[in-house]
Amino acid sequence: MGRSPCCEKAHTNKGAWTREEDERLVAYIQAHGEGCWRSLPKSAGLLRCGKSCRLRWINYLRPDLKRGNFTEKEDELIIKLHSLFGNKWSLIAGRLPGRTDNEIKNYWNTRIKRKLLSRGVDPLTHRPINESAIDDMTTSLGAVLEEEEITSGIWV
DNA sequence: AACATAGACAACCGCCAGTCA
DNA sequence: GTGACTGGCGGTTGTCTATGT
Repeated sequence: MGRSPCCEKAHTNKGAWTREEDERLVAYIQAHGEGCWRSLPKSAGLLRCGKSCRLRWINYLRPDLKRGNFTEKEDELIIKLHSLFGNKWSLIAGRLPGRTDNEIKNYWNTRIKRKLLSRGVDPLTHRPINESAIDDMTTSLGAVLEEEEITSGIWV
């Protein structure tokens, strides 16, 4: 027998949250605090699964969230922390007050990755692209060329 | 004006670790 | 010691908006 699902999917809403749902969730947490997420939806009168409520609260409704654009300073900090921790978004978020792991993850994937690439830096390894790329390319190209030479017998 | 494409971000899914009976 | 349950995390997807053609 497998694990029971975290909620009754048939009786829960999915997709974007409505203003009314937000208000209910905020009101409930303000009155009772962050308690048991599993029972929260029922107690708060929400047709959502506990996980969904937790995510909505943490990523969007928490009063201490900063929201808005990341500053240049935050950018650099994220890059530095990523080079130390890798994709440990919660660790990185812990060092950026008012920012959530989800927000940082999205920001990384949509903007910082591109920013680093345009600087010629590999966002995974934080090494200059040429260095790591050339290593990879020479190995794979070598293999391809070798094979081509063997199969065609011609090298221009 | 209409459509296509890219970018941004909210939300979901599945897995894992910790806790407790 | 073991299995069920829960919270938390990272990866991925879906949807909305902006921009280009």
